[in-house]
Amino acid sequence: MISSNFSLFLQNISKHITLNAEEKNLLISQLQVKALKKKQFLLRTGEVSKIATFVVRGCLRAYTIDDNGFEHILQFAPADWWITDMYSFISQKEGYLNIDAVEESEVLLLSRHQQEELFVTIPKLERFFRIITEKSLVASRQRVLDGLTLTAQQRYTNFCQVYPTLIHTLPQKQIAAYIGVTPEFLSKMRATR
Amino acid sequence: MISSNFSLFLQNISKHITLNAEEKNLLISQLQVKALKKKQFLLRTGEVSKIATFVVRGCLRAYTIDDNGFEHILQFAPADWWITDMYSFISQKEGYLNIDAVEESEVLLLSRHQQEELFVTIPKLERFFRIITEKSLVASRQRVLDGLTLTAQQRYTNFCQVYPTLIHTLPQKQIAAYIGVTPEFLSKMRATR
DNA sequence: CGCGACGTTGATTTGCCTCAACGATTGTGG
DNA sequence: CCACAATCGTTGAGGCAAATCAACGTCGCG
Repeated sequence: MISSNFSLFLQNISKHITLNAEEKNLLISQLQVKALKKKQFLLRTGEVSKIATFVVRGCLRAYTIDDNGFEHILQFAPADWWITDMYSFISQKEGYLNIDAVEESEVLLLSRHQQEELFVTIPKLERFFRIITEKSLVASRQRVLDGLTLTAQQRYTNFCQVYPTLIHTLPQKQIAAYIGVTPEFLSKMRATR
Repeated sequence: MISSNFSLFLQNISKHITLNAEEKNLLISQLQVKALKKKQFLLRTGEVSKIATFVVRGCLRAYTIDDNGFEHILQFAPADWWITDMYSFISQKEGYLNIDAVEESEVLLLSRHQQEELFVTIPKLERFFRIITEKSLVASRQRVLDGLTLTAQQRYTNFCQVYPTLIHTLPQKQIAAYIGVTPEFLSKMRATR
């Protein structure tokens, strides 16, 4: 049930750079298409992340599990988003994150090795990844500030605005693990309007 | 009292790319040298950040002030670090951060406009900034996870390990504003062992 | 159909904040 | 260089937001 449709991917790229037909074909030839069932893993704690992932359909998540067995979610990646364990991806060392599918999904995989080769053959791609990394950094830093300045209630409201589509798809437990509260407390916040 | 010494800067660049003499000269010619007194601002909330900053000597910080007048510190930048309001820098819109000098400092400034021109004339520089942005992203995401998983005590211990030099320089108040506790509570944590 | 994961609710606890008071340190203007 | 103010760090009493623990109904899935 793979769409083998790269249009969303090429659209994503074209937000920041322009490729000709030849470059598009070369780029796509380097990608691996993969279907993921719900809860299927792309990466586990302790493994080396050899790939960056673009989500075509469905939704993935990156998270850790603490000493008490609780999950803490670093990122959700719905369709049209990129996701990776950046630490492991750039260092090619063992990472700390788990990445799995929140629901049945379809993804495109690009290995670090292929990415670096593409930076040489199509330098514009290095620009593309520079730009989306800058944007990810802005988002991540905003989340640090949100953690310092906002109450749990405000972080929840914020989440609903940033991910309006995910609210109905995700189990509440996972929203709690993202905004940094217990599932019980999130339930109580929602109850009091 | 400006050293006009670019060696630390060139050393910083050479960690990730190699430039020839001509390229080094071109790059340096685009920089502006600036001395900052303690508490002197480089950027204030509501301004557009036209520049990225490399710290040659001293230490800078990026922070916001919340509705109750409390500071929340997003980043410290001692010598050999880069600092900027990335949101404002890449969008050229009004930013939310303040950036000022924690102590008397010397910095090098690179404007977004000049940076983008350099990406064309010296493509290797785009690689350099891609790489340091990737590393900043890793650090920022780790801090998000620390906020989700660690107690205040653990975040303080962590801070002492990551910034051993800063502990003795910074007022405790600012360490508190970075790790996300009140100054009073940090004082109490330190008292109990 | 039955089991396990999920969401809810309540009682209790706790980590951290708020407010206030006080010495110590720093900085500053005369 | 001193006097004074301002800021900083400390300590204590009390309060609150959020966690913990436990019990229970519901639902989706095998």
